[in-house]
Amino acid sequence: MPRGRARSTQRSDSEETRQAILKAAQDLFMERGYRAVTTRMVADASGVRQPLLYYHFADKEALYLEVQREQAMACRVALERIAARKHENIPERLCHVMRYLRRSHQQNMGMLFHELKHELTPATRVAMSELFRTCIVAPIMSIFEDGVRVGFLRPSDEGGVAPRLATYLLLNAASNLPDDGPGSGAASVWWEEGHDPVVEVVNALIYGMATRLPI
Amino acid sequence: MPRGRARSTQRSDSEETRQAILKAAQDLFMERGYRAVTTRMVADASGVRQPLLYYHFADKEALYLEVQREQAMACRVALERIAARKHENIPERLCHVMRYLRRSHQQNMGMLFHELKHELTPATRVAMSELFRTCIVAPIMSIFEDGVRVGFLRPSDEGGVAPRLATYLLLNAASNLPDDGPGSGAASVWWEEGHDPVVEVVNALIYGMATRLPI
DNA sequence: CCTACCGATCGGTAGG
DNA sequence: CCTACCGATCGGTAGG
Repeated sequence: MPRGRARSTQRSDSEETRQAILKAAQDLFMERGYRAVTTRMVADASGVRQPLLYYHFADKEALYLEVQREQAMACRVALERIAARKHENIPERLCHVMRYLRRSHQQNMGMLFHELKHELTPATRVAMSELFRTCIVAPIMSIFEDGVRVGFLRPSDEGGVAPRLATYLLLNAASNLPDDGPGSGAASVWWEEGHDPVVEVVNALIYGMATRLPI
Repeated sequence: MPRGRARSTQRSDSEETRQAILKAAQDLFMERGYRAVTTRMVADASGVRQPLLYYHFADKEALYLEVQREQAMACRVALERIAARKHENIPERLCHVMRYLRRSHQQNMGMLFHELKHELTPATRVAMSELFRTCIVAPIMSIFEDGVRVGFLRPSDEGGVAPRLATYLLLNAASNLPDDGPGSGAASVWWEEGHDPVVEVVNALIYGMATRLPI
């Protein structure tokens, strides 16, 4: 067998294993958080022995950062696509954003900020902050900026809400939504059966609660 | 020395130690989360040896629950007092709530929900959910209900926001506010120097972002 | 309220 | 990509 072919096959197997590890790590880290996930849990979930993780990644934190990076890149594509759908109005686009975040980026904002502050080294912190800004914050913020531009949202210097603050509110509100899917009519502390939390949250953020506008 | 006096002194010392442990545990658990705090960290911070924790509390989780219970009780007193200040309007009362939460209950909602879901046994989960509902959610919700009653907020059956959802949004928005106090002009991803995040968040939630009200 | 210590598990490495 | 294993640290206990 020619050397090139053997190498190629080997590289492909190795790459598949790497992807399996990343996929398992993503599910676990997003669901349980950095600290609660052990390297052995990742190994078991991806069908390899634990020391093999250290062949593909320098350490646990490097694996975590790579998971965040892959997820952020996918997030950026999806959110920028939603933001560009100018034929849909602002509430519709925001509902799409929230539904996407609920489906895929099931990470809790509070957990994310906590890990940035306490669990990660400065280098990882910087890298993740940058990913977060460009892949998640920026696309969502552009929707709010667009809303101001078309006159649907009040400008921040006329009693409106700064797009950055609006993004903060939306991301926090999206963080603890009940799980999606049929049969998950989880009537919890917050949510009534039969209501769509996504629509309710978006309407609340856009139209507020007061009977009249300020001034 | 009479037996009663000796006993009393001993009980007092023991009670002081117990309180010192609780105080240290509260600071640590609120700042770092249940999992990231070790029993040795609590012991060091309260000036006792680690095994002594197990004389005053059954285990780490019992200590955590007691911290939550004490904090929730104080929270209930403070929030009910704020809710009862009918001479102040709704936005003023909500600002007081957020400032109180930022000062004392510096716990992140996302972290709290995560711990309820993943780190605690069912019994502790039930107890904490009950505390959370009665001591934090209920008082805040009553302010929103009051706002509807006096005609300042739209009723939920007339395009308004249900008080429960409003409470959810406020608590999530309050969770990741920058630290308080002078000199902490932390210009972060979200907050500009010189702006008061509390006032901005409350105004955003009450008046929304749109140029006109729905329908 | 202490010293001494337990078994379990962690992230990571040696050596092949 | 594996087996074997390391030092550190965890929550908790024994025994006084």
